[in-house]
Amino acid sequence: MRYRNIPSETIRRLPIYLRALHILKRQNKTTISSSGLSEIVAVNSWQVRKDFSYFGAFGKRGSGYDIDELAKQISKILKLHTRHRVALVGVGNLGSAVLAYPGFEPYGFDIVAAYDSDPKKIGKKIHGITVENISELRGLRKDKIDLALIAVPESAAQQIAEQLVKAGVKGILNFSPRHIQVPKRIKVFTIDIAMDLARLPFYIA
Amino acid sequence: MRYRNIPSETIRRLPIYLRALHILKRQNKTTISSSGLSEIVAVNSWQVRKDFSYFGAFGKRGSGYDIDELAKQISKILKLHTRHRVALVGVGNLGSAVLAYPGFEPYGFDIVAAYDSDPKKIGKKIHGITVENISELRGLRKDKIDLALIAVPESAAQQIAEQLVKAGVKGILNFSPRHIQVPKRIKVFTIDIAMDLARLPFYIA
DNA sequence: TTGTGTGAAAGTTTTCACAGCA
DNA sequence: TGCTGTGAAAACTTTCACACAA
Repeated sequence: MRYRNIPSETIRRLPIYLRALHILKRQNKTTISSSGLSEIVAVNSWQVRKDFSYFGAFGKRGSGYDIDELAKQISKILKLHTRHRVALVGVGNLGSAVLAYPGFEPYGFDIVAAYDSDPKKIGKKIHGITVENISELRGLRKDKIDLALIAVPESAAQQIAEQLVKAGVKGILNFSPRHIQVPKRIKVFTIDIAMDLARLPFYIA
Repeated sequence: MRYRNIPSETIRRLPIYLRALHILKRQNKTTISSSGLSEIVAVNSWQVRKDFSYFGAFGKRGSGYDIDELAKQISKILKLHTRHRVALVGVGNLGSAVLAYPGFEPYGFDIVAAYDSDPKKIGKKIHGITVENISELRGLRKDKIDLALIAVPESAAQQIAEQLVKAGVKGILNFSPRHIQVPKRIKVFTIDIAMDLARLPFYIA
């Protein structure tokens, strides 16, 4: 198949495989089979193999996948083989938690700038980052930051997104509970934790 | 069609429609067409209509949907018409932010208990909730709590999940970066914010 | 008119089954 | 013998086009 018409669901699963590979590496394992991997991530083994097959043949018949090699390949596909500089906008409860979150590091993300509009926060150092005035957002461009996290109140999210686009940001992870509109070339994922909680009751007896 | 073979994607979208209806209500609107709704949520108008049609005919031809009525219907489908009592396990950076998050309220969720293992936190009041010792988890059953949020470190998540299941919890929203295994009757959604950030670079030029 | 509700077609994703390499 | 890689079938989801009700 090799690199055409890749299901978006496959792309969604790739980071999950990568996360599992990190865990296996920490356990000093060196190889893993598709069925071994399938147990960790709760995806069928044929689905695992199919997902990888869209990009090439990474495994060895009879023994499985080399963990380091597979992790390298997935990182490359996801463009995580180079580190990414990320900005955070909104240093409230959620924003601060995101700043402190250690889970971004293994994927090569560095939060290098944080912005807020609250004068009490501007200039303060939070989890190692000095909070800047939100009016300085345009400075992102010269800092070569192309990803941003939005953790501002719902009412400000759309406006902030537009400023981020103007400042050259190409991808946005939006934590505010609202769909934000941006030009098609910009990619946005929205995480609304209430949305996920809201569909739990449907599934419970 | 009426209530059989409902796409899980439809269920995923229902809370998004509900969120949009809340916004419209705050704007004092009383009716909305499928195309009006489609603009807010970024879903095609025929998809909106199709999604509702799985459950019945809620609209009026010529004028659209009554906002209050539609919100009531969706709430009922999602079983959000009664309020839900929710427990939080893990009151670290992320857990505290979740406790402070105002976005659960409109969907009828009340976080009524919080647990941690850190003796420095136990007994303290955080965002209005007194943190209890994690060894008291079994008390959930008599408190009629059937939903839980897990915001503990990765290494503790599986064990906490098992304790929650023993305590009678039926649905779990897991913020730890690991797939957790539970009996099939229990529903788990995992939100790993690093996973979503990790697929952004793939999509940007 | 305007905008819903819905079968049928098109498109996408998962599952299967097995050939074939180490 | 064990496990990968992959066409083809099955299942699922979206899109279309239009009948029909207010």
